[in-house]
Amino acid sequence: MLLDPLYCALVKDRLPGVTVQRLPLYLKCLDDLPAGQVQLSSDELAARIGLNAAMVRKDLSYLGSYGVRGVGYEVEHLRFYIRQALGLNNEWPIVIVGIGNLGRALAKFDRFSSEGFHAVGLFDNDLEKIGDQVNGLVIEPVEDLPAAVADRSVVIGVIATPAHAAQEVAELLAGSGVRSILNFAPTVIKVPAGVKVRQADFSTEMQVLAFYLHDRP
Amino acid sequence: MLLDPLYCALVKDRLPGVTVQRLPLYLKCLDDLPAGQVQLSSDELAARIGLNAAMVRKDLSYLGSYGVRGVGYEVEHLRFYIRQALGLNNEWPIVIVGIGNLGRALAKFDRFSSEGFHAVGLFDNDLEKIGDQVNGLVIEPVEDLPAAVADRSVVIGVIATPAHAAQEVAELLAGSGVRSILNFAPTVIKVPAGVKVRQADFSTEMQVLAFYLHDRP
DNA sequence: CCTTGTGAAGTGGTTCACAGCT
DNA sequence: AGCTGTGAACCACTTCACAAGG
Repeated sequence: MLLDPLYCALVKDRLPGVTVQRLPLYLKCLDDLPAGQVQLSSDELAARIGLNAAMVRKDLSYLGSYGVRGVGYEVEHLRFYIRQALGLNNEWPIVIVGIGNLGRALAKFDRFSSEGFHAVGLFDNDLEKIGDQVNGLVIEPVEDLPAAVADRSVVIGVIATPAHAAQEVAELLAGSGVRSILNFAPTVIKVPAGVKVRQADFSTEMQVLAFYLHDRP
Repeated sequence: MLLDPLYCALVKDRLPGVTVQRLPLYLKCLDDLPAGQVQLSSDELAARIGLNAAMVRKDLSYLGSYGVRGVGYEVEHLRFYIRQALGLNNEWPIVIVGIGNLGRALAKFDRFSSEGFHAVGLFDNDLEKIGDQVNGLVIEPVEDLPAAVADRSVVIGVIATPAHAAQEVAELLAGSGVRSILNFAPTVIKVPAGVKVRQADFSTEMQVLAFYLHDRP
């Protein structure tokens, strides 16, 4: 398997943002394939996601030319190269802040480990919760977050607090050296340049769906 | 306030998809404004979200010309027109399928009502859970879902089940007449044309973040 | 013959720059 | 003087259409 770091860097710098967002979907499709299916075509993959086959081919071609003309793509190869491009063959320590129902669901989500993500800290400011265990991790007070981020080399922080606490937590995370934040709180957070945020809240998604519902034939 | 339906339809048909995705963010920013702030400029709004001011103006101009040159936008007007465009001034009955930690968090999420979304059904296939109450709603068996969708005029279905159940639930929802699905399960679901799906799962988002983490200067 | 990989054309989104109002 | 609204230029993404290759 091709792993030359210089080559990898080149590939990564040329990946359009939209392609990066679709790679996880391709990966999920590969996971859902019937056991024993060894190859698939761009047509097949496109149909599963509801995309144009040319787009799938273009996306995959950014990773290199790993298909076989007249045949298709070899499933295991493709999985490897997509994981490679996304960085899922690495190990990413993460923390989750706010251990309500949502935080608990995230902490227990076990698909995680196979994708390189590994929760190494759960934080909350509710004294009732601190000390409780979830999925083998003890809930710690938010005050200990900065030290934990540094000690445990955390690079991704997940915010699962109520909206009013999100900005403060974001600053705490960014200030502690976290470079990526996944924000589940229904509020827009502001972070220093260099920190990547993704908004993942329920209400944003529902509102987008609502738009496509009303007054349509 | 301008409510002519013909006019509204025209506005809606001309809204680019990306603009629709940003409107909820603008709305959240308005909510976070200090109480008493009565107007704001495109610059101010852009800075909060991390966008170019010209883009904010163009987005808002699709809704009509509601700004005042030399001054800015009136906060309450803007809120009204954005809500109007998204359809949040209507009432949208929704169901949630899969009442684990995540489903429970969604069911309890109370920002909902103010945005026109109203959970009218919670479903699960676990006999242990059926009959339990969450936020005033009784958890019902999935078998009763189609009848409930019809009876209660449900238009949005939220899938919060494990991945292996998602496709089946999606088909059940679509078959019952639901036109929009928000899928939290980490799998790609296939639905008939005319049904809108948004993927909202944790692992997709984390994988995108991972991409931007590795090997960057 | 079938399916990939890819220039070229087409579409859609963003940014610029400035005219138009207040 | 200041900020919106918007054509025009620019850039990014998607789709087409076909050459290349097993």
